[in-house]
Amino acid sequence: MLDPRLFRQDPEAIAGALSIRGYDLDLESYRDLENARRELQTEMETLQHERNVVSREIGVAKRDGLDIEPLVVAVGDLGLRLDVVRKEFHKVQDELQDFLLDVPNIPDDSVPAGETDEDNRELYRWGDVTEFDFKPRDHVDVAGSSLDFESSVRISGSRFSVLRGPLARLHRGLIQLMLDVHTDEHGYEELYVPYIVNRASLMATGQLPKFEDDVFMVRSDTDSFLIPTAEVPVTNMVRDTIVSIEELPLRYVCHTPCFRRESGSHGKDTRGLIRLHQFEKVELVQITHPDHSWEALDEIVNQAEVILKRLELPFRAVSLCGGDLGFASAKTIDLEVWLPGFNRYREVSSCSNFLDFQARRAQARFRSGPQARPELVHTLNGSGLAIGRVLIAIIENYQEASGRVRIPEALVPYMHGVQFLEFED
RNA sequence: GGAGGGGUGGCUGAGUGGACGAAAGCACUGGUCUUGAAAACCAGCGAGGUUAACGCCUCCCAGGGUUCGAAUCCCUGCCCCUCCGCCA
Repeated sequence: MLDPRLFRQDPEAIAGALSIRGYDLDLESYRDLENARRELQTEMETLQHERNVVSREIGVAKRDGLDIEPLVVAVGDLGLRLDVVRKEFHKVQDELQDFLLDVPNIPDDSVPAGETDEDNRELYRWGDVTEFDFKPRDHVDVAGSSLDFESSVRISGSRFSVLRGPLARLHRGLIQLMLDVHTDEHGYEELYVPYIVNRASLMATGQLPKFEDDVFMVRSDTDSFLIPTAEVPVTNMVRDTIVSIEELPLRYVCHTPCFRRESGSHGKDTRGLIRLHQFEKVELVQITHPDHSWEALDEIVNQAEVILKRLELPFRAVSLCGGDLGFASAKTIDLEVWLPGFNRYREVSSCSNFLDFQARRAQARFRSGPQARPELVHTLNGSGLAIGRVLIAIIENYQEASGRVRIPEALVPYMHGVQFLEFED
C-alpha cells in the first residue's frame, strides 16, 4: 500500500507515476471518498468530545451526590446521532481502505516504459549461448519416461508433473545446492515454513485482495490458502513486529513448493515443466533498513546469478518494464536462462524491491533506537532459483547427441558422483 | 474432539461501570552523585489520527451490543495455556 499521507498531499503525482505501469488511477473516486472521510471524521470527533464532556460531568455530579437527571437529559439524542455518523464513517473508511489496497506500487524512476515483456530492457548477458553439432531437443523429448506426465495427469490433472528416478534426484540435488550456497556463502538463515497461510499474510504481501483467482483456497476453510511462493510465509515473519535496527538486514532463504492457479494462462506454455500448478523454488528474502534496499536488490540479483554461474548456464538479466512489473514491486530484475529446446531465454528468477509497500500492509517496522518511533522496513525478494526451470535448462543445455545429459560439475557431489544421466524413451 | 483457565504498554503485572491511556516493578533515556563504573536518588518514557499551536479524537486480542459513560457487563470470532482423547 502507498502512503496515505502522500495520497492526501499529491494524488495527481501518484496518478502520473502509476501511468508508467499503464494503471489508470481513479482520482475522482479517491477525492470523493477522502472528502467524505474528512467531513465525517470531524463531525464524529466533535460529537464524541461533547459526549465525553457531559459524561464526565455526570460522573462528578454522581460522586458529589447531586441530581444527574438534568445532565442526562442534556445529552439528549447525542448517542443516536453519534451512532449514525460513526456507522457512515466506518463505511467510508472501509471503502477508502479497499480503494488504497487495490492501487499498485509506484515504479522506480529507472523502470523502463512499456506494456509487455517485449519492452523489458536487457541489462547484460553472461556465458555464450550453447552450440550443438546436432539439433537440440527440448526437455520433454530428452527426459523421456523419466518425466511421467501419464502418471501426473492420472493422479492430478494437467499442469502437474511426476519426476522419476535420477531426474527426481537431480531435482532434489538442485534444491540442496542452492540452499547450501545461500546459507554457507551468502549468509542467509534457512527457514522451514507453513505451506498454508491465512488471508492476512496474503494481504500483507499483496496477492490479496486483488488476485484471489491466482491462489488456491483450501476448500474447507475460506481463510486458508496454499502459498503461491515462499515470499508469503517468509516476508510475514516480520508482520506486526518491530525489530531493532541492529537486526537489519534480515536475510532468509527458504525452499518451498509453490501452488498457482495460473488462471490467466490457459493454452500458454503447455509443454513440459515450464508452467505448472505446483513447482519448487528456493526463495531469498531480505528485510532491510529503508536506506539500503537498493544495494540489497543488487546483492540478491548477484546471489541468484552465482547459482547459474556455478551451473555454467548462459543467462541474461532484464529490467522489467512498467507494464510487466508485479503489483507490489517498485523495480524487478529478472534472470533468464537460455533454453536451447525453445531457442529463447526463459525466466528462472525474479528479484524485486518493494520498498515500504509490503511493509505498510504488514506493519513491519524497526526502531533505530530505544526512544525512536517505529519506521517501516523495506522488503525484497528474489528466486534463487526456480527449480523446475533450472532442471529444464540443465537437460537442454547439457544434452548430447547420444541422448544422455552431462551433470554440471557443481551438482556431481549431490548426485553421488554420477556424471551423466541416461534416459529411456 | 472433550473439560477448564486466560488475552492489559518493550516485558512482568494491578485494575470488575465514572478524573484510567491505565498502579507498581523491570528494561530503556537524561540528570545528580562518582576519578570512572556500579549502587542510590530525581526526571522522562506506548501507538495512530488531526492541529500553526494549545488541544481534541481513537486504541487495553478482533467485531458487535448494553449504558449518559466500558479495560471493566453481555454476545460472536480468533489466539494462547493446562488436563484428557487421538496421532506422524
